[in-house]
Amino acid sequence: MQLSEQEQIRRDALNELTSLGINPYPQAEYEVNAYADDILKRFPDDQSLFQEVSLAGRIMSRRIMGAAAFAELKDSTGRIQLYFKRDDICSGDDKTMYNTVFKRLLDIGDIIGVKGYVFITKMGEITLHVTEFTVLSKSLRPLPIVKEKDGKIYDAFTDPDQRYRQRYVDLIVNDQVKDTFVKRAQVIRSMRDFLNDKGYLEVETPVLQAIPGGAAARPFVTHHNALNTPLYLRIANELYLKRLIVGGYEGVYEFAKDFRNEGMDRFHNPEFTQMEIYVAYKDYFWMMVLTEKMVEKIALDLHGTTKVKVGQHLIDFKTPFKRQTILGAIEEFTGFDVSQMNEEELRATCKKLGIETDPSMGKGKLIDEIFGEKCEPNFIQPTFIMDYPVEMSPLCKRHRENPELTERFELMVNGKELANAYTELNDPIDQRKRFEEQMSLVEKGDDEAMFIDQDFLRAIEYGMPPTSGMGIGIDRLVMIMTNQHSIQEVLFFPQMRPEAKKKVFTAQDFVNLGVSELWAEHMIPAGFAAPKQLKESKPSAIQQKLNGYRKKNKLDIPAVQMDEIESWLNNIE
RNA sequence: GAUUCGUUAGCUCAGCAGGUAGAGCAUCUGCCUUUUAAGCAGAGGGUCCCGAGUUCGAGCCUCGGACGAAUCACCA
Repeated sequence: MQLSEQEQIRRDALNELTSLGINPYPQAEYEVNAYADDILKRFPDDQSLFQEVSLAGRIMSRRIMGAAAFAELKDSTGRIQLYFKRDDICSGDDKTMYNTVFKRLLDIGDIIGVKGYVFITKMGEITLHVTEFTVLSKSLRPLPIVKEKDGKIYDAFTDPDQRYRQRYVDLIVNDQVKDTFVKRAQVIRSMRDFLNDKGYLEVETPVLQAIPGGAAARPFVTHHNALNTPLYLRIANELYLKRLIVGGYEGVYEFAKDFRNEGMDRFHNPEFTQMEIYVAYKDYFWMMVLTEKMVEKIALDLHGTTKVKVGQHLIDFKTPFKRQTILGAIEEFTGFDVSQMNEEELRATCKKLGIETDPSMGKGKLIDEIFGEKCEPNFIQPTFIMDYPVEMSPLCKRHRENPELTERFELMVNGKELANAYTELNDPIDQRKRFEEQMSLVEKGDDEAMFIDQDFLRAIEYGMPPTSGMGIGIDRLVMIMTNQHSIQEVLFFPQMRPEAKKKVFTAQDFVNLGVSELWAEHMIPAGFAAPKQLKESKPSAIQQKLNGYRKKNKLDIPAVQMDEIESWLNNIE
């Protein structure tokens, strides 16, 4: 491995620590009795506090002024300034701990434990006066240096690729990032509390499924060796949760990781989290109330208010949310009444609206396209869109007043779908027919139409109580609640293309050409990055360059001879 | 998948009419006992994404490729 100069210096420091008898990676627990944010919060009111503290964290910056120094320590709660004074760190004659260990062998990024007392500097900053420090973990890689003054950030570490691939660095260096994920956990906790309070059962259902059902999406395929059969990563858990309602639970829910083998962008990651809930004896009107109450509570728990700033908008989650039918929305935003149209007329309407269609699209899909294109972005404030055409909703019960429609709603927020719910279809005969219609869509070429899950049909043939079900996208909810622009910002480790391995030549490539082990490691630093470059130079020039390098760096190895170089060149194709 | 832009030091970025690569921070050496994007003086650090071509000469031009970003298209 080739190390940069700074990495090499840190490794040298590591060795020097060891030779001073300091273990750079000690085993023992380091007892902590205070945290940065707590000190900053409480010290101003009572300066008798924190006079014997012990904290641990990472050094984020250092300002050394001879026999005294300031540094910034970041622990799990925040940052606090440290003050080091040579004669306090080293009370006796031996000043090694300060002069050598602190000043020279420690670096930004190292993790240390410190003991001391809190005071306020002339500049008015709450600071820990360190009387003793312990190396807890030496950092071998330099961190990006981000500086900040008066809220202005300099040299920010913002490259999304690096931030997502090395989320640990992102978390170390960008303080706000941690907070997003704390909020994510709060959203989930708040939702779980809400559902548990109502007595619903949190369950777990298979991620590996023989038949990927419950949604219109392309699945990931895998293979089970012992069964010698394909298995799919779940695209939804709906059909399993309904089986549990058949089994007699009143209400079941699951926070589920689902996997969809489709495009990736700022709203889509191949794996994402959904909470799905099914409750017996309820309908979609009841579910709307549950949904809005739940979302309202989450906003309140997180922000203490129902108003949440998202991008340019201030979104108010105060219940009740607005309700509108999908056909009404289409009429409002396009002027077309599509409720009586057949497939041909819909296709023509799409054309008039400038919406692309393809022959695999049925009636439902066409309506969905119009809605998605012309209406969806308009719903910034939470709005329930309801009563979708039957073709779009193969698992949903027909509307009690209009059999062309279903009792389905989606919750739209900030111009995007956030939740989706039905009065669930529990008529097994109708359900079988709808699945068969889906199969005909498959034959038309819609590769997202659903497979027929025979066992699911068998289950509901035993009788499923009238049930309402709802799924809500957790990632999207977190995006809204934390005002993040992309799903990658609310996932610790969003899916990335595998990191490209750079084709890099190493000393070994030169050894393979017959270069001696002693010389091989110097070939690249001496200016021959690839064997090819040798070939492009005259042997005499190579000799001059290498021996010049040897002299400059005072290498204790034999000078290169002409005949050696000739033989290397003969070995290069 | 399409279009546009990008890839240069550990990090953030300059670079030009094609002539041996620059800045700030970081690093190293020295000075500095309450500083704060600390300061001052000095030094080191680069396979200019990869490959081919044009050229006496390519970070820069041409072609191909990889990776990324933004926008658009599709799915939650």
